[in-house]
This record gives sequence, C-alpha cells and structure tokens, in this order.
Amino acid sequence: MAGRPRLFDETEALRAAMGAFWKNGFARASMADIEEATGVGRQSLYNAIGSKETIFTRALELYADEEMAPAFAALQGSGTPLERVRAALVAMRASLTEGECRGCLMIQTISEVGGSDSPLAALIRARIQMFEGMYHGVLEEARRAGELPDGTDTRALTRLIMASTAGMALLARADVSDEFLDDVLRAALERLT
Amino acid sequence: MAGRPRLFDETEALRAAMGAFWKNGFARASMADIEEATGVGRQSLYNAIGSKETIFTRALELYADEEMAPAFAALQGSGTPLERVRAALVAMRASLTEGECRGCLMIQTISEVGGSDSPLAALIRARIQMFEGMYHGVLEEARRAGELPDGTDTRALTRLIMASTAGMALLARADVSDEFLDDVLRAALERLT
DNA sequence: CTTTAAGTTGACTGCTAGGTCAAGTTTGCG
DNA sequence: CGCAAACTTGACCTAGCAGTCAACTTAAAG
Repeated sequence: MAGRPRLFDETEALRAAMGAFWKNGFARASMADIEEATGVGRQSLYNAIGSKETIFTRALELYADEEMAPAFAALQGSGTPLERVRAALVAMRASLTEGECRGCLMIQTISEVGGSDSPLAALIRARIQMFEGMYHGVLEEARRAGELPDGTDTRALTRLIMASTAGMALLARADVSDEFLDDVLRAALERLT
Repeated sequence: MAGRPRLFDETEALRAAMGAFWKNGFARASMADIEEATGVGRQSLYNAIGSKETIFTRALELYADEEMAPAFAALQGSGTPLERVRAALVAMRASLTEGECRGCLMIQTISEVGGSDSPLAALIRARIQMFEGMYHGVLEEARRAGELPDGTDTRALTRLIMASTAGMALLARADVSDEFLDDVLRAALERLT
C-alpha cells in the first residue's frame, strides 16, 4: 500500500471549493472554477472526493459545521434561554456580511435544488430539522423559565424565527443594504417576547 | 405589412414558460423545456420575445403582475390598515401552496442571479423596493391611526415582514410541511402589533 | 392571382460543461 | 534497486446547451 502522498489537504480544498460555490452557486460554479479555487487538478479531486455533486455535498456539510457554528454555539452558550436565542440571531445576522460572500450557502442552495429529491435536498431538510430542534428546545426552556408567556406556541415561534432568519439571509444575497438587515434583526429582537 | 398571423398568444406562452421556470429555475429550465411547455417553436419564441434571458425577464414580470397581485390587492383593499397587512400576509401564505409549484418564483430567483449585476438582479431589486414601499405606507397609516404603538419603527417592522415572507416562500421551496408555513403565518400575525 | 411580409419548422453550429483516459511522477516496501 | 500503489497532469470525449440558418407556409395587400 505504498504510493505517492497527496499534495493537498482535503479539508482545505473543500473550504476553497466552498468559497467558489458560495460565490456562484452550485450550477454556475464550473469544475474549472473549482480547480482554480482549490489549486487542485480535476482528476485529483475526483480521486479524493468524487463528482461535482459529491464535492458540493461535502463542502455544504463543511459549511454547516464550520460557518454556522457561531450561531449554534450561541444557542448553547451562557445566559438565560432567551438571551441565548437573541445571541444566536445576532450571530446569524453578523455572519451574513462579515465574510467575502454575502448571504448563507445553505439558504441559497435551497432554491437551487429546491423541489428535487436529490441527496442534496435531503441534506438540507435534515439541517433544517436540526436547526428547528435546537431553537425549539431553547425556546421551550425559555417558556418554562417564565421568559415567555406560558401560553406561547413555541413551535410556531421557532418557525417564525427560522423564516425570518432564512429571509434575512436570502435578502442579503439580493444586495439589500446593511441597514436593511440590521432593521430586520432589531425588529425581530423587539418582538421576541 | 402582411404576413402569416402568429399561431400562439404571446402572454399565454409567457405564462407557460413561467411555469417551466418556476419549476426548475432559470438555469435548469432549458430552451427545449420552454418549447415543450409553451408548445411554441424555438425560432418563433426568438422572433416574438427574444433570448432565454428576455423570455425569463418577461415571464418574471408577468409573475409579479399576475401571481403576486392578490397580496398587493389585499394591501390596498378594504379594512383598517393593519387588517389589510394581515390580509396580504394571508394571501402570500396561500399563494405558496395553492398552485402547481410551491414557493415564489421571485424569491427563488434571488439566489440564482443573486450578487450579479445583471438586468435581472436590477428587476428584482426594483420589485423589492416597490414591495417595501407599499408595506411601509400601510404600516405608517396603521401607526398614525393608532393601530400600532406611536413609537413603532415602521420601517424596521416592514423589513421584518419582508424577511419573514421571503423566508416562508423559501422554506416552502424546501418542501417544508404546510403546517410549518401555517405556523409561521400565525406567529407573524400574532406579533403584528 | 401575384407579391410580399411575417411566422413556422427542423436541422445545424459552436461552445461549454462534467467526466474519463493514459502516460508520467513520486513515494514506501521487499 | 525495482516493483507496485497512489497521486498528478493534461489531453480528450461525449452530451447538452443557447442560438442561428435556410427552406417552407400562410395570409393580407394590391
């Protein structure tokens, strides 16, 4: 089992590919773009990772694990439950404009693979459910702790938060102003009671 | 100026093309799909309308004018300002699942042409601003009429509504359940005070 | 009826894309 | 050293795409 050692780091390459996909979307990012972004030859990518769709899937998983981590960390951080939800929203808002690309790769992928029944769509649905479960858990905590009125429908509130978040990410992609996004965040925080 | 009369109705064809784009997005819908959906030959489409991008642009305008009309009509309909906003939200929610395709063509297009500076992106930005202006006008009315607390930041509230709406449309595309969308609507209506 | 402007049809073109092949390179192991 | 396994390189292949061309059809104008 000897052979030439790999000249690139797989995760590093996936991160670079992620950038290309984030900028242009799955369809518009060509394999040539991926080669250029990663600095890795095509065959090497195929050997190490797989087809374009596989590369994208892996890059999307990496995105969910790395790029969305701050928001999730905030949810499980310190403070009262509601404070943690607020912190997560703030982190989400920040992530939309801080990097090189505006918006959120996960959200922007939804409309691209949308209705299809591809593995990609399944991945996204799974992440949505995970997202929902985490928010809902903390909001339920908040309700039990008396931070939310006792009759609060925390499931519906969770889903409103998710829609608002997704919408914010989407509009960021439409080159809406930073103040626009700040307004959304502020209005959402005000009504989180 | 005599010649063979056109065998198809241009608007009808655009409506059919709209369906194809709605289902698959701009990039994934091929000219062959458009031919099949419209029942019109390619050259005829080029003669009458133009390139694929032109066809899409026209179809998108048609979508905005026809498919999104109920929501706008509700905004300018009868009832107190806040009632009209509520009615618009209800109409938006309904439009997401009533047709053959889930979601909203306008929203799903944002992530596709996203950051680019194409005419399409400009069209979308213009519609977003129009949308914002209409909502904001009615919410200001509501504030002045005492339906909203006097200190309400109606601009921020407008933008939150837009984000929630956009997010709802996007998630509909991700094949989220109908109850999910209903929850978002209900939670949004509850917090519209 | 003839002419002519417009519409239709289907074959065609050039191009780009994702994916593969074969030859060459670099390591570890016997 | 020499063999074999893994990786790299760049040319290549095929399919599908948007868009075009040329021949044909239709109806109104004169």
